[in-house]
Amino acid sequence: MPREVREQQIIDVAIQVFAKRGYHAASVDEIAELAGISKPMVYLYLDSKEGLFLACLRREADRLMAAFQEAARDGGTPERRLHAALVAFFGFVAGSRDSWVVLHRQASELSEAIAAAVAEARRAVMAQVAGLVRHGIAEADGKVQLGDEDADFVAHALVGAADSLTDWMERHPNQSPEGIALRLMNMVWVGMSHVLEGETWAPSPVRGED
Amino acid sequence: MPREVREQQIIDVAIQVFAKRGYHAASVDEIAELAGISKPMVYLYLDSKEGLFLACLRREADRLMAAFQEAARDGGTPERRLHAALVAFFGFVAGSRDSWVVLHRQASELSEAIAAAVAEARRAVMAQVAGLVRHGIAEADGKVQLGDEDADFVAHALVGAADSLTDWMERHPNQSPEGIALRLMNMVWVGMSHVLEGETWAPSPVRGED
DNA sequence: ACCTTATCTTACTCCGTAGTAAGTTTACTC
DNA sequence: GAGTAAACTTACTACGGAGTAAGATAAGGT
Repeated sequence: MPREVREQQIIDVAIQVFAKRGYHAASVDEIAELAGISKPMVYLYLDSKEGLFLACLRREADRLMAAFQEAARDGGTPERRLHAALVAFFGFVAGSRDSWVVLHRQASELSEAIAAAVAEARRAVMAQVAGLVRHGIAEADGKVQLGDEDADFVAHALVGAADSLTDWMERHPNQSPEGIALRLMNMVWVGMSHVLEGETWAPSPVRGED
Repeated sequence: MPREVREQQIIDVAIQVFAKRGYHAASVDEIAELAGISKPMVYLYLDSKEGLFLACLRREADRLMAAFQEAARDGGTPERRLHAALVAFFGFVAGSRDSWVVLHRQASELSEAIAAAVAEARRAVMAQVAGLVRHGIAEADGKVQLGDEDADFVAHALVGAADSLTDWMERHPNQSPEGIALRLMNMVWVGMSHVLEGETWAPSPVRGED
């Protein structure tokens, strides 16, 4: 069995085990056994438990980012591309649940290097989304220019919402990624255009309009 | 030193250490030492490492929920109460960063009981928010009734957005909780009222596709 | 046939740390 | 001032699991 193939097999199994147990509770012994292999092979190919986890992380983060960026690159307005990117994201989560769990929120538990890798991946997504938001706004409303801070705020809110909606998705398996992305766009995008036109909400009781 | 006081001291220290290192990497030895006490005391009062963590979790989850619910209980329209609840939430995170880290991203790593406690707390918040959303919509627009599924969707998006915005907050320490809550309300609420009036967003067709 | 390199295994070592046994001091009661 | 209960300590044990040493097998290459 050639090394390349074995490595991918090991990573496949490791993703399942890490997703099921979490990084610390997962044991290399179990991963090796499920991969039909002995432990020293894992160490020969992936160096250490941390190296193994990083390999999982990198492979799946690349896959997600590739799907995301390919969707965002496809033609149309920035908002259309943002929508396509959301569809790609929800599609990825629906199709690779274990990968998403691994990528999801393990940063605080892990070593410096791993936490840095996770944070970097999230930062990249954030920048991508912030860019789409800024350009989308600029195109939709030529006059208003969104500051970097505002675009970043919106990006954080959007990414966080998408993230949390993966839970909702789990309880509504019949909902398509497209439908979820569409709902989210409706929640956010329609409002933003109106806010940019000056229609703001304030806690002081403003009644009678709407 | 009476037991009640010691317990709270231990929990205080434990929150810091759990926040800094994560559940597994945190050692009871370190917590005991920082609390100026020996390890068996921790076991005498809190039973086990898991018991210690659960005590931290419960104390801080109660504090957060209390602040949240008190804000949401105060008078005004549902949307006003939702806004107040968001302010309370961001205020809590700003004021008790370590507590938030502990409550925040540790669910996947932990034992059954702990994961269940975290999930339950999140579920409670979600239900609370979903209720506010549903009633807020009903009040703002008497005709449209939001289904439970939709209210839940919005609640997930809102809670996830708020969650993620705590990161943004960390990089913008001069921003007040009130300001952040206001921005988020503007992002979501204004749009929702328009969407309910039928102004939906849809991906504009691109020729040759779809 | 012999050497080398890649794949793979059994059978360990070693360490961190959760959890405990047994004992000590302080303080309060009767 | 003996009895006792709470607050507290030192000094262990136990064990899971990361990582490794040493060697087996198989497949070319010369």
